[in-house]
Amino acid sequence: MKQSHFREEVLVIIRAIPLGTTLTYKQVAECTSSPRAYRAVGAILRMNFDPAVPCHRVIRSDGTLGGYNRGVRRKRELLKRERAI
DNA sequence: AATGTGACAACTC
DNA sequence: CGAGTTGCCACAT
Repeated sequence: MKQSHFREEVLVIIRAIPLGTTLTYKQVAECTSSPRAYRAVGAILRMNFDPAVPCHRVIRSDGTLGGYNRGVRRKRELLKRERAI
């Protein structure tokens, strides 16, 4: 199904994030056509439950994890493992 | 069309 | 370090 253009961009970008790499919401938005839509990125990820999209690799600019639709617990574990590699 | 919302970011105090 | 305010964008209703 064809989602909004922005949503598609975000999903594709996040799907392209290499393992062990963490991007910030702003960085992801910068990769899209709307460099200032970092808030929309979070809003989209919140509704997106696609396991093919490693949204756990997207964190805040502060370096904090931010949030995760499956529970911050899970996100922390995943990052702790991937980043350590 | 309009309003409310938020997994954000940067600034101020 | 923390709490409060403003700006910003897309999405849901």
